[in-house]
Amino acid sequence: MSEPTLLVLASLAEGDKHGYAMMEDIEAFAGVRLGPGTLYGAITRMEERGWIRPVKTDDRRQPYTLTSSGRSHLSQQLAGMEQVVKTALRRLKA
Amino acid sequence: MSEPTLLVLASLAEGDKHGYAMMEDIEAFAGVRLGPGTLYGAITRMEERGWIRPVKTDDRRQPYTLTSSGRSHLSQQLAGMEQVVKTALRRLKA
DNA sequence: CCACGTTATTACGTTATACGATATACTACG
DNA sequence: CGTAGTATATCGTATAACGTAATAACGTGG
Repeated sequence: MSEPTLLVLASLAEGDKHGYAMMEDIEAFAGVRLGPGTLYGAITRMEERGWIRPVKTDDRRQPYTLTSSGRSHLSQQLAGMEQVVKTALRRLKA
Repeated sequence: MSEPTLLVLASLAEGDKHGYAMMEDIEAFAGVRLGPGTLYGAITRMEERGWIRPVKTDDRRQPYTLTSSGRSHLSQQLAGMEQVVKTALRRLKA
């Protein structure tokens, strides 16, 4: 998985959001502003993979929701990352 | 930054290593086996960016060492990732 | 009604990544 | 010795992800 993907999953873990709202949320919690191409490209791919799903709406804004597959994928990725981060931090300090 | 890059930096944080040794170390601590193309490609790019530097040797194996720039880059990346991981875990549990 | 922020789409160029094929030296073991 | 297997690295290429930017429509506050 890549960074934009992870960030989108993490954003949706808080609740359903449309693209633009993700952009802002991600900027707030990760300090990274994804460009539209990066963001919507990631959204499309993630939808194809079944990690997120569009929510029906009348609005022109299209919110997305995490699927259970997306949720479990996220938690797996996080576990791996945590492992790597911990190892690396330990090594850096030593 | 991307995953292979991060993994290589983390591996070298433990001490100088040549490519093949990184492969094994990374597999051990991260559970990921990088193919040779992926690994040596990443090494080349990181060298160009000044994050790692080849160490002189007579051996046919070429060890690399972290530069101070690579070290600080790694620690920055880790800080960011830790932040994201924490946020995401909190959100997943909620 | 104008300007600006919101929201989304699309296209395109660049680069990383993954994967595989290949090459060469070394080691161990018969 | 010879050969099989492991260690070590290089190269080539296809795919896909990423970043940037152009465009457009809508809503709202001034």
